[in-house]
Amino acid sequence: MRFVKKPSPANVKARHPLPEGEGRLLERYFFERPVLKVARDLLGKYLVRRYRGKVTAYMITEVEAYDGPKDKACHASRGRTERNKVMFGEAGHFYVYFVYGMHWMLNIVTGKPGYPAAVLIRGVEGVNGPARVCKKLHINKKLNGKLAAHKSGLWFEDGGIKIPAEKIKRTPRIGVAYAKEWAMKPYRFVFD
DNA sequence: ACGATGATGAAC
DNA sequence: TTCATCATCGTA
Repeated sequence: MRFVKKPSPANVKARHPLPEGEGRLLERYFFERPVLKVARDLLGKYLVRRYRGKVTAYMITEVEAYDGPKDKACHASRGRTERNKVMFGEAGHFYVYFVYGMHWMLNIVTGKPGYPAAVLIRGVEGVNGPARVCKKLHINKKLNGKLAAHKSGLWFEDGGIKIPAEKIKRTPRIGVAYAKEWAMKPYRFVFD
């Protein structure tokens, strides 16, 4: 956790477009790129939550890329459905869904509109596991389809930290063994 | 190693 | 309407 503070409305307005945290808001164009690049670049960035008036930022430490209709581990590989439709829309929007009868998963949509891809946020500083991230940040269905921006109460910031390539490990994704040859692709990104 | 726990999507 | 599945986690 980088900081915890109460934003005063005056302060937020005065500092726009660098409100809330001290980092720079990641705008939509950051996410309008190939999902593997976005995934890699999200490491070291901050996921920032405003909840009940308090703002907290967490450095992102672990992500996974889900890459379009041909990726058998990606929900979009079974076509567009009510659940996954957000992935087919504009980059920079959250795709949040419920699994195993008890856990929420947070994804951010990437790439060009119409191409269904997203990055799963698997871990942040001090919080390992995608379900724990959502529990800690109070993330649920209400954020599904929302733009990652201040008004949503959940967004990303660049805190000026660049994780060097040699610190980043790529591994197969977790929990997608059913995806056959796609299960072994090194689409998970982590750093120490 | 396994059970919890319920929404989702596809089959029937 | 029923049923298998599921991008997980806590307990053992």
